[in-house]
Amino acid sequence: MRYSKEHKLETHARIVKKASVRLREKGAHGIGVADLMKDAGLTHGGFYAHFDSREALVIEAFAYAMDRSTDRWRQLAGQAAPDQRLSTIVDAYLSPQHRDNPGHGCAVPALSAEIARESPKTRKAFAGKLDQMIGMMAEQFPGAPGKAARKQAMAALATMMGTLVLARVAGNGELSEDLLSAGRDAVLGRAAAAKPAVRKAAVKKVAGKAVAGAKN
Amino acid sequence: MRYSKEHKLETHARIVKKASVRLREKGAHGIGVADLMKDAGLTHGGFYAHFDSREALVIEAFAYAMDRSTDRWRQLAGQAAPDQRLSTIVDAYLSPQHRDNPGHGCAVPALSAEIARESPKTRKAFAGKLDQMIGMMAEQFPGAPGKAARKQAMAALATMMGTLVLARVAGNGELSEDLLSAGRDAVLGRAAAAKPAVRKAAVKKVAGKAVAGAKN
DNA sequence: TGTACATCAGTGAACGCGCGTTCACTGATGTAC
DNA sequence: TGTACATCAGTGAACGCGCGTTCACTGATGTAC
Repeated sequence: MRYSKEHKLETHARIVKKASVRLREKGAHGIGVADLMKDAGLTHGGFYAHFDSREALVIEAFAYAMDRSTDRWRQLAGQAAPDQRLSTIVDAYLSPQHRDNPGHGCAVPALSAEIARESPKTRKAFAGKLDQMIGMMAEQFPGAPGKAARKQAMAALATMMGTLVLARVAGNGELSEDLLSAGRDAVLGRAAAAKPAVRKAAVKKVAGKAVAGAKN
Repeated sequence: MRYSKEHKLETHARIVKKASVRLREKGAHGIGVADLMKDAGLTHGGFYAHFDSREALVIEAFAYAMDRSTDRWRQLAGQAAPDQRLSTIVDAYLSPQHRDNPGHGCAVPALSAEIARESPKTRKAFAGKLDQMIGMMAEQFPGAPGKAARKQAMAALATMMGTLVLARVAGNGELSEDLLSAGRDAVLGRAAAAKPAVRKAAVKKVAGKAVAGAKN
């Protein structure tokens, strides 16, 4: 079967998209080439017509997931009032929905510890996307963009992704909920026990829209 | 060869100790049974006289690493003046030495993302140790110990481990240093540009003592 | 326009390899007599 | 005390399995004439 010119590009994109979900769910080494191809409705033999190696797909899938996440949060923030932008992102990020859907969530908590052990080539690709995500977060802080805003963004992202990883380890009990809540309070600069009732309502509304419904 | 009663326990402990280093370096799936046994000066055939399965060793090695880390930081804090305890821990944790020595460092940034995908049994073992580490961190915050201190400790730990993971991805360039610095400032509640010269000196002194010289 | 050929995305069997696990065996030393 | 036996931590070959990768092949469709 010979296909139109766009066909191969579409297939390639479909493999990357499906793989980005499964790799976030199972880890960078947690799923094989045959299963990834099956996810895209193909057999494993055709894999090397699209990618030089398994690692090349991991890099593409990771970059795809990072771009989609960065875009999504930038868009989410753009829809909110200026003084609500940061909290909108943080509440969606540190929601039970995001915790329980790693496959459609941020690639940073899912994959960065593994990426840190990969080849320099893979690490550099990741670091570039991470840099972009830091830039997006820096835009959400009030005041002039600059080194100070970038540093605030770095710390916020570290707290958010770290909290999500720990919350995933803890499962879905009280410890996990406390971790999410502590992370939200820390990033948004609130005292630990501030306005608990109001917070919960806001989290539910934003998180459902931002994470559970999204498909990366 | 038949050995004394303590001999098997000593061998078992040696395997766990060596494995805890290698697993933090290479990831929970990054090194095989044969290499782990070789590290302990043995051949792979004897492995199952000590452990029911590879997963059982991973759990033991993880628990060992967590206990050692918690002990070490509690001790490090105990040697500092009360108002310096938190910063002593944070500066050691977010140092280039700790970033560049995952094998002898904290197990949380090295392994928790992978543990989050393991069996409930493994996850619960990890969560229990994480809870202890949170308790240790909570002791370092001024004021009465309680839910508020625990939440502060959770956020601090999330920021610290998240920052370390991102700094490891970034390598050892400017982005990596900025991440570490941003993490320190965030956990210690400093403005982004506070007293840079004094900070750097303090970091070097504490970090060398705390991390580079330690052998877990 | 009709026909023969070329293309190439995708198929599925096969490869070599490393892994976790099993097992028959070894041999130094504790123990029973 | 001396000797024969029992023990069992550790050895190393072997197992089955799944993985990443390769390769000869297929067959629908674009293209040249």
